[in-house]
Order: sequence, then structure tokens, then C-alpha cells
Amino acid sequence: MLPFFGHEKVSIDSNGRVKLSPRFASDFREYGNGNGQIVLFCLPEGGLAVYPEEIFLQMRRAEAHPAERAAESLLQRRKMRLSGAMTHSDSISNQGRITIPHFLREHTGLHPNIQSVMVGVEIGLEIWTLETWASEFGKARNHANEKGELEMASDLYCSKKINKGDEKL
Amino acid sequence: MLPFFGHEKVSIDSNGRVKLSPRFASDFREYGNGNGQIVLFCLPEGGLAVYPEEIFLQMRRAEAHPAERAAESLLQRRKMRLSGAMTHSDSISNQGRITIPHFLREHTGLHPNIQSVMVGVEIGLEIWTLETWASEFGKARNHANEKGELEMASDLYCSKKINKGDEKL
DNA sequence: ATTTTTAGTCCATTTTATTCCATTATGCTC
DNA sequence: GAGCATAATGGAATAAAATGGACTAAAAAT
Repeated sequence: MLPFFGHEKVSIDSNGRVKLSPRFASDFREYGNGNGQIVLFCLPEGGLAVYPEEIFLQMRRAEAHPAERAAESLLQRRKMRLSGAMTHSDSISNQGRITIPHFLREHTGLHPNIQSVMVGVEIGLEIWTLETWASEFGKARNHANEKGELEMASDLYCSKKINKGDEKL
Repeated sequence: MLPFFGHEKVSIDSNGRVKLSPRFASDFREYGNGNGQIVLFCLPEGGLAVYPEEIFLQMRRAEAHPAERAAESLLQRRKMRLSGAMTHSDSISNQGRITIPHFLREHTGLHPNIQSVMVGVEIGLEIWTLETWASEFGKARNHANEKGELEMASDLYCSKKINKGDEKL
């Protein structure tokens, strides 16, 4: 079974918690020592990312000597400020629930009693409100379509080039 | 659990003290021998940095041979003057509170009875007034967003460039 | 149709936040 | 130098909120 694929509607309960589907819950259990350690963070695009802690650490492994670099670099401080401010470390509850902390509700629109969608993204999950998901999905698809058209066009130009080259001979 | 992540609103009491959330308090306890030794200093951007003493020492360690260099360098003397003047060593009280010294209130705007925000920055905390945080966060996020848009545009531009190159042939 | 799984709601317990008060320290005036 | 006044620190208590768990209803699968 491929982990973290598919998407499904979920609702956020009155306490700001979401329940994972059995499928996604077991995907998380396969990481780490099965303790369900996860990391939540707000994506710049407006969704909420939910990754196994192991995956998150892989993503950030590049950063060496953060303290020394922060001392002398504004860029480094701002990077850490953004990722620090928008990230939350947590674990999945015994009942398979995730509590979305307040500060992440603000920026993602994932408030209590909101309908939302849980999307598998191969290395973890993303949670979006129905509206932001529609918008983001549209953008991603448009970009892919545009690039596809460019590829098709490029394929024709290549053939034309060959013909032109032949003409000159 | 990853330390020093997330952010939350805090208020400064009438005596100029802030209370740490249990999460952040325990993050500090994990450093040193659990004595809660911290270092406060004013960031160039206007926030108040709160780091475990250990982390602060790492940051300063980057400066090699300070005595020798101070003897012959005005630049070095001024650097040390700035960081010396803007830094305060303290510890976390039994109730998890930090008193902000007067000279740091001036430069950060963190006066008694002010609403502020406590931000985890991976190696420690930062405290900002709501206004300065909104401004600083905006700058950091705009930079990141702009970079993201450039990446998307660049992805299309590469395809276009190939086509244009073909046209000229 | 029955049984098992899942989602949602509600309640109890624990944790956390805020406010207020008491004690101690510091500084100023007489 | 003594006493008073003001500020600071530490601590406790009360109120609010969040967490975890259980129960019920509904849906799905056998």
C-alpha cells in the first residue's frame, strides 16, 4: 500500500481537532518507532502541512551551526523566525486525533467546525479548507497545463528547425 | 519533541514580566543543567532575543581572540560595546517568569501592560510587540513568497527560452 | 440483517492563565 | 543614620480553557 496518497473530506471538531482516517493514521505509525510524533507547519501557500517528525528532520538536515549563523546573518534569522513561528511539534493522540494549535488556525483558516480536506502528498499530509484547496489545486493544475503546452510547442519548433536546416542544404 | 517552535501572544504584567508557556519553559530546562540560565539581548531588528546561556555562548564563540583584536580595532571595540550594552544575563523564576530589564524595554518597546508575542526560533525565543512583529513577519514572509513566485516563473521561463532559441534558427 | 468499524458529541479531569497580595529590597528625605 | 515610601519580587488562589476519554449514533461491510 502506498502511504500518504489520496484525499478526503474531514471536519474539524468544536475543539479544533481533526481525526485521521485509519489509512492515514497507519501511514504515520509506520514512521519512527510508531509513537506518532508529527510536525505541523503552515505552508506559505496557506495549507497546513503534517509530516512525520522523521521526514521533517530530513527536510531540515541541511542547516548546520544555526546559532553561529544566526548571530551574523539577517537572512538566517528571518528564515528561522519564519519556520520557528509557523511550526509545531506534536504527536497523534490515542484516538487518532490531531489538535491544530491556535496560531496555525489563524493562518490556515482551519477553525473549529470548518469543513476541510486532507490531502496525501507522498511524504505526509496537507490539510486545507475547501476554499483554499480549490484555489491551490487550480493554480497547480494551470501551471502544469501551461508547461505541457510549452512542451508541445517546443516539440513542433524542433521539427521545424530540422526542416529549415534541410532547406538550406 | 522539537524545542522552541511555535508562537503565542503573551502580555507583560504591570511589573514588566512575561510568563513563559509550559512548553517554552521546559524547552529552556532542557539546556545546561536545567537551572534555566538565560541571556536576553536586543536584536538589531527590534525584538528581544531570549536564548539559553549555552546557545548564546555558541554564538559568541565565533568571535576568536576578542582581547587581542579589541586592542587594535575600533570596529571590534564597537561591536563588543554594542553587544555588551544590549545583553543581560538572567534566569527563569520558579514560576516560569522573566523580568525584562529597563534598558531593554526602551529599545524593544516591551513596556509593562503591553501585548506582545513570543516566537520560537529553533534555538531560543524572541519577544516582540504586536506591531513590530507584524512588520517583521511581513518582511520575512514577503521575501519567501517572492522567492516562491520567482521559482514558478523560472520553471516556465526555461521552457519558453528553449522555444525562443529554436525560433531564431 | 447483524456485527464491526468510524465519526461526532459531550463530559470530567487536568492544566494553564490571570489577578491579587504579602514580603523584601532599594532609595530618598529628614 | 533612621525611617518612610516606592518599587520589585515571589507566591498563592481563582477562573478559564484545553485535553483526553467515553459513549452514542450512524454507516459500512460481511
